[in-house]
Amino acid sequence: MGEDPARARQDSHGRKRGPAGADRCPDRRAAEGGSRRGTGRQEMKRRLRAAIAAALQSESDLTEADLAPIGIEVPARPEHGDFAINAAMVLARKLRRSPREIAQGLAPALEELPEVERVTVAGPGFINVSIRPSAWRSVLIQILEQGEDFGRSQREQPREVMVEFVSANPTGPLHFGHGRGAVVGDVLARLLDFSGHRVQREFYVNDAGRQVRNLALSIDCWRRRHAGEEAALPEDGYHGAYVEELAQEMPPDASLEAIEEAAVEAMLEGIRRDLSDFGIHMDRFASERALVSAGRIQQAIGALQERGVLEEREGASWFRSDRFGDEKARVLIKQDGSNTYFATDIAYHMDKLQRGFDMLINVWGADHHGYVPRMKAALQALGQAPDALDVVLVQMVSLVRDGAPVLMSKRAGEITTLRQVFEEVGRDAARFFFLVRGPDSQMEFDLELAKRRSLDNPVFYVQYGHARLCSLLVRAAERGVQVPALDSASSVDLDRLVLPEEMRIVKRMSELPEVVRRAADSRAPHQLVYYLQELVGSFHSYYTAYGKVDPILVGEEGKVAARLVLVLALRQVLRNALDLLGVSAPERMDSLETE
RNA sequence: GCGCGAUUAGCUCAGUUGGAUAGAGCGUUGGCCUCCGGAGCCAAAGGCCGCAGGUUCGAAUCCUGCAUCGCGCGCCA
Repeated sequence: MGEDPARARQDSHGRKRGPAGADRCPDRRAAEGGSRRGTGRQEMKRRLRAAIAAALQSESDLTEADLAPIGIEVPARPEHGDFAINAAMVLARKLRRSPREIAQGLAPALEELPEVERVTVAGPGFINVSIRPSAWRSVLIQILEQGEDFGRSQREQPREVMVEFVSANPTGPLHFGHGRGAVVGDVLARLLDFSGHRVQREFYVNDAGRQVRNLALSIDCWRRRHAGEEAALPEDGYHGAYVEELAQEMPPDASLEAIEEAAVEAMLEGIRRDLSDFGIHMDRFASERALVSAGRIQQAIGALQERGVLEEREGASWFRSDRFGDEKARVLIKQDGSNTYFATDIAYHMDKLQRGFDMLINVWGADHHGYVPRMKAALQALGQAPDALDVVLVQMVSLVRDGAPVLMSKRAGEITTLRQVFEEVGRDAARFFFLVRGPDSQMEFDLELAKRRSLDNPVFYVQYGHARLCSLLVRAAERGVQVPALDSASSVDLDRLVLPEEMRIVKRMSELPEVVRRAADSRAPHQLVYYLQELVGSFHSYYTAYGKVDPILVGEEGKVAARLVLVLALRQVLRNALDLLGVSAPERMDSLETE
């Protein structure tokens, strides 16, 4: 505890962040001057916004705040161009002029930009801007140059983010239901990192409470039975076969405390292995017991005491969380002098703050949503802004096989483990499945569906797209077609890419940085999944449409070279996006043929 | 009873933070293999965005009420 989160930083992929990544500053790139090279979508938007701002401010005294609500978006319809700007509508009231009039006035300023091809005013006052194809094509070079860093962005104000997730009781293996929170937390962490924050992932281990004591008692019970004694399992004891197995490993003279410790250690080891095999790496396992023995609970209670938000009543100590938006006050110290769970939770969150994190994200099961207000209240009482803590609630997942519910009885120890699920359907499919819905929508996980090779299970569709691209490159090599290398790609004449389908793919690819950012900011990993499906779809469509008439690898040399640059760039984008999801990007799909 | 979440095509769900004529997959119907992998593609049909008000240039999106479903409301962990 107490280490500086800024130290020993690694990105989500376990790579040390090298100077190459740090060097990539979009602003500096832009500052290099009028070069078309490296103008990505974000840079285009920045320039459009700047042009609008300059034009407006030259003729009226508008403030930054007036300009803030101006949005630059992708129009729903392609005939509306590449960007739609709502500035005229937003400012109509303020300027006391009609939107269309304002829009007409702004158009010339935008037309002056070299990358702008056409500006039209349409509808209620939208300014529609089309960008020259050559500017779009240069995105391809940018993608190849940035490689695995394409899509990464910098933040003006990066934050020290702690993503706490899974945090399952160390009293048994991970249940399949933990899988959703695990993957959502993991991908969220990757997205936050990739979009410019500094991120640590943590698993909070409840190793001090009654649950682990119960586990120890259950083990003790089995130990006695093995020794021939009559012994009854505790009321709410643990039933799984692993309990009996653990009992056999315990030395006969082990104390209850020793059993507890050994059991927790064994359980955690299993959990670590499950997570690791599911592609999830934690930076730290935070022990509740360590917090307790370090006196952190008292410290937290003391801190609240100092702030005057505690109250003694009925022999207990209450935190007046109701003063900070919670429904009612909550007990921290019970009549019998012991702490409630809430007290240790406060201590843990305070510890996170003390370690320098300024953005706390917790991924919780939706059944814990009732705890959100009190936890936020505690942080506010400690002087934090209300949004210092963000709880992402993941809804329940029900396990289904061919549409029929898979029955489980926790009592009888019949739980389906996370491991069973990902071993049956595969890690890629399991992860993708958990990610394909928004966290707050309930979902069914159909085991048969997840294994099926159909579009119900879009991971295959996406991976196939990647494999297809790889296959194209292999085919090109076989035919002796020159595949452009990184340094020669910039000398390829990209103006040979003229098909609308090609431009569509290029524009989609350019969106990755924004998609990543938005998915991170709105805590919605599924947005990246949808993006991927659309991007891959646009490629499959292109591939099929021209496969007969004008195949990618066939034809005049310059055209083929330009298309291969497109192929290389798309492969890179797919890889980066899949990597963010923790899903593999296979070069061939032959595993399916062996089934 | 109170709180949180949900309600969008037959089904499962998106909807770029308030934008233009509402989107995808599955399913249904009808097409496309002389082709770099058809594990693919194209097209059609399918909508009172739960209901009723309100806010404004503009609402599936924001506010209020109602309905239905799910989940929470212990000095449990």
